[in-house]
Amino acid sequence: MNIGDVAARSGLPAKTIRYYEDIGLVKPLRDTNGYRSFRMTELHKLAFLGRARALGFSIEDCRNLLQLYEDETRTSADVKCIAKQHLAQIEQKINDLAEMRKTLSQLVDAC
Amino acid sequence: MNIGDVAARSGLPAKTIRYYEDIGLVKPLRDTNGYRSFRMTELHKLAFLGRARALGFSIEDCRNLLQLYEDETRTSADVKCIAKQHLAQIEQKINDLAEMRKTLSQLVDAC
DNA sequence: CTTGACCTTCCGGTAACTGGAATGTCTAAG
DNA sequence: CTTAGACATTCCAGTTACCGGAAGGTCAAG
Repeated sequence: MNIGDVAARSGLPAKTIRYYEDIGLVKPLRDTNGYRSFRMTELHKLAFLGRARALGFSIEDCRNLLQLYEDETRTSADVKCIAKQHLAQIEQKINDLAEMRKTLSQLVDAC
Repeated sequence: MNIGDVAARSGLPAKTIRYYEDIGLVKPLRDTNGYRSFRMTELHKLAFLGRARALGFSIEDCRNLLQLYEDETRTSADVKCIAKQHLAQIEQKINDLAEMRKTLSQLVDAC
């Protein structure tokens, strides 16, 4: 897959994808012509990045989350611990969003 | 309330609060000594900004949301329409987060 | 074999902060 | 009264996470 395809499929601009390669979040192969060649795993990562960033996760959060999945030398306990922290963070965000939804619903009803 | 107090209470760094004043998101009064003087409404706005930004809402989203509340010359129908759009956006974020939670839970269980 | 839609790198700019210097103010202790 | 510290101010420079555009190479179709 070329960059245009992954851009269309992941929803991220090509510019952003190149930037994510620069900072080491994805490592696409290269064709003989120098074009980036993406596999499905990179597409998935990029789609994840797009969603996570839109939900306010920092680049470093994303890097950690991605590593949780790809790290083969993982100590199960470590992964579990880190994942749990992220889960708590996610719960917090969901609660905050539910709160915002409530407030906004009230505003809509008041109209 | 001085900037240090609102910083502590809202969770935002003083630097960020000054920046938000620069771009017109809050308009604190000034004491005779030149110090910013914040009222409760500004504290609420700032706390909201902190949460909304952490949830991935853009500055412009935030500006719109804040205006929904303070705009006295609002046409009820307009407010309702804009609020509904934001509600949809919130629902989407909640769904994405629920999806992430599910995936992460599975990872935790697999450990 | 050219045209148009891809791709590449590089360079400069922007948004949203962040850090630090230089300076002023307030409060409490000596 | 003054002095130490913990505040506050502005201003300027730097960082992160991109975005836009130029200059040029690649490829598939006509």
